[in-house]
Amino acid sequence: MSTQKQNETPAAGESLLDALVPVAFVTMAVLNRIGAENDLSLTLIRLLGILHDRRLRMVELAHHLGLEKQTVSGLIARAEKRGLVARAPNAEDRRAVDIFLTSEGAELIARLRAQGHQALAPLTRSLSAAEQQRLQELLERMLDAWHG
Amino acid sequence: MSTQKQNETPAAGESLLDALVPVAFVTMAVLNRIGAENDLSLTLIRLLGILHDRRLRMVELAHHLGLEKQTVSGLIARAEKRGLVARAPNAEDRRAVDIFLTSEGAELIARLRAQGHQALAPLTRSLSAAEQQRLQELLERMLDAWHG
DNA sequence: TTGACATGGTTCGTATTGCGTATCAATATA
DNA sequence: TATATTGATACGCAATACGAACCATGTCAA
Repeated sequence: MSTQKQNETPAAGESLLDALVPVAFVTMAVLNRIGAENDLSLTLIRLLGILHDRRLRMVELAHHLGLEKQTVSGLIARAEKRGLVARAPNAEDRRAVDIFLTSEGAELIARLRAQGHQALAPLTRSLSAAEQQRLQELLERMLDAWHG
Repeated sequence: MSTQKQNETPAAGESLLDALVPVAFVTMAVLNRIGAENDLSLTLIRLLGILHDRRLRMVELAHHLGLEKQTVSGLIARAEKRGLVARAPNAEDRRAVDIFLTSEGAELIARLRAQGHQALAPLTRSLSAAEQQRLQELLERMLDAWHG
């Protein structure tokens, strides 16, 4: 028997959780492995992914990552030292600093995406094309609800 | 052994990735927040979750977590100091040590599950009961394929 | 039986990560 | 103009994860 619960949604929500959380852990493990192969932390991968099509300031970046600004500051310092990202003074606020990918960083994230696709193929390949699409749609709906 | 976009659904797999990875990150962020509220690291949460219905030895635990045994050793040491898990000599191998949840640890993980259910409700609630079930089924299929 | 090797766990030293606190420069507000 | 507030950084600390080194126990072959 499962742990006794409140009254809300009895078993349904809970068992979805029991599928969602392990899948999330597996996904993170895969990303982590890819990161290790490229000498990148999970957070740095995520950071590069966020900057993929954006140019953000420190606090914005921190907000996206759910981290404190000092943490991001150090993260950027290390990434900058490795030539993956670059800083530029913000045009509107002279206190602020814009962060963006260098061409090297952009190439790296592209390689990572290819590797990620490869590495997660065993997961996705177990579903038919139609099922993959259905799954993608459901996940995107959840994401939209989360952010909206 | 296929390159990133050969014959098998080129864009589809990639866009599934674009949904799966963000959902994984959101899920981890939620778990991380719940962990922070209870002064638990993500890894420790996972560890407790794994021990939820099992009694494992160090190396087994390390294998489940995808970590080295020394890492788990320290992790267990800290968890033990907090009274969440306990050690016992293994009956079959005198070198080995069994790790299991204390009643306090079991209560904690139950609380965490309730909190997780609450916290992820905004995600899951965006789907109907039928859709949730469909999603769960698809995720479980992927997980089975991964482990099997 | 006795070596030699393998396995399970722990300890130690090190690097990275993320946070709280404190600080400085630039902006906003009174 | 005086006083916050905001954006970013520097510093110190605790937790995490690893490799290397180390014991104790188990296994296997000669």
